[in-house]
Amino acid sequence: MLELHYIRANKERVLQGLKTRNFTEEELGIIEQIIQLDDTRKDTQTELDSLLAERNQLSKEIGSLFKQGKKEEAESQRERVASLKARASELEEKLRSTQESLAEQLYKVPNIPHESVPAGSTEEDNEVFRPWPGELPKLPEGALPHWELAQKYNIFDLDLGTKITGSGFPLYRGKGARLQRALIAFFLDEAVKAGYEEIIPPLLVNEDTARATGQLPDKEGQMYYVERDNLYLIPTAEVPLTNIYRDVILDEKDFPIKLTGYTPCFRREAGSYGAHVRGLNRVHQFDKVEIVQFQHPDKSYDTLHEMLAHVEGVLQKLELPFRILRLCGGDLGFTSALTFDFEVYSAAQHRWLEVSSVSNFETYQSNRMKLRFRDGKSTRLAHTLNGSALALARIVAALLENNQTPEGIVIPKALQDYTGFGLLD
RNA sequence: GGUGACGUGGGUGAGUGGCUGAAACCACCGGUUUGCUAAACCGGCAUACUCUGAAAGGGGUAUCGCGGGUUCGAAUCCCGCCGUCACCGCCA
Repeated sequence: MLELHYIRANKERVLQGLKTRNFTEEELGIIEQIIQLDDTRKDTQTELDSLLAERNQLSKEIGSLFKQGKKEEAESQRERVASLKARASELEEKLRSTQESLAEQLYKVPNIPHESVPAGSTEEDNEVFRPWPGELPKLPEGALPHWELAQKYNIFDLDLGTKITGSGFPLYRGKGARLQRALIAFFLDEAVKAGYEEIIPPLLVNEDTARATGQLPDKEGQMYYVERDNLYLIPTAEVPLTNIYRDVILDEKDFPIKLTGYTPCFRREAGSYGAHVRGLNRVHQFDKVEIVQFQHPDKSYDTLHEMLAHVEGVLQKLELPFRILRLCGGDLGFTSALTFDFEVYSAAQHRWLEVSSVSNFETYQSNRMKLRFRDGKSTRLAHTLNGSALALARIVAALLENNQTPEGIVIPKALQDYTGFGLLD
């Protein structure tokens, strides 16, 4: 969430940012509300603190009066304390409820978009930050979409997944399974080569963790939830990886911290059905290698571009046509300040498929997480960033479609060491 | 799942009702000394909120796993929860 002192000191900038996110005049009122609640909070706290200070002082006096045997004086002081206490508990209650509504309001305010974020309301308005420089691949007549290639080569099976679990849970088999494993290993190796530490995190997380990265309270419906144990299945490795540093105070010299992790990702995707979600285009479970960085605020945008370059490099090695979008205010994630999406071209579907999303959250997550670093005598919030490098299911879809030949599916050179075969047939 | 013990600052660990935001030691930082390193000595060393101040700083409140209770006063007593460890049971 946004820092209160930031909102107070940069009200105009905050309002401007929310406008980029298409907040209406009425919705913008939340900022004034928050400031007023914070005023109340401060006043209440100040009053309560001085009351408690008085009580502590009296208590000390009572102690020494008892020691001196001045019982009567002590008794009268005790009565004074009793009246203080009544007022104090009123104030405590007021403070508690004020803080509660303050937090509730703050949770409703998304991150302030970076100044480069274009205006716009839908994905149509996203800016093509880097178009694909070459020609888009053209497949001969009769080229198959990936779900038909899957049947032809028996590499994954959605019906079996449906039988075992439900729709949207693909089952990979044979060379298809091997291709998954190859891609995961390839992506992890690339990240490790780029200096990221490999992590295997838990796949279920608790409430505190889900709240810290911003999945709760607003994206509750996106996650699978294990009620009995009050745990959530992760929608992305970002959640456990980022939370490693929850409630941590770093040294400036610790930056940058670079983590990578492969995990399956679970998403309910409630309400999205139709032609565009066929095959592997949108599934409830998919594999992904994530990269995460923690960085000094002054350097986080350099880091964002470094991460972009990493993802670019990986896609180039896979020899897939891709473009980079800068998300507009309306499409930008709730917690992000700036996001670039990578899309690969799926030649049989004639569509761009999103395969990576690289974002700078600035202090939005770290404020929820209390992730700080020492800056001289005081502490400051660190910046958090993450990106997919990469999400498997759609990469597989594009790979299958774009590389189909009459003989089989050609595996890009960079992957062949991992698959152990050059042609999937 | 059962039973028992325990949960104090970066670490070890003292502290069973007021003088304890918390001894001591280690680590760390600054300084003195030093041919270099080491040692020795001196000093510093939690976080959040808040008031005050131009600032440096100063004052206050809260925090000894978390939440509640008793009390004029709680790290210390009571209750609940969570976690750790040990043993038993079960088990990849």
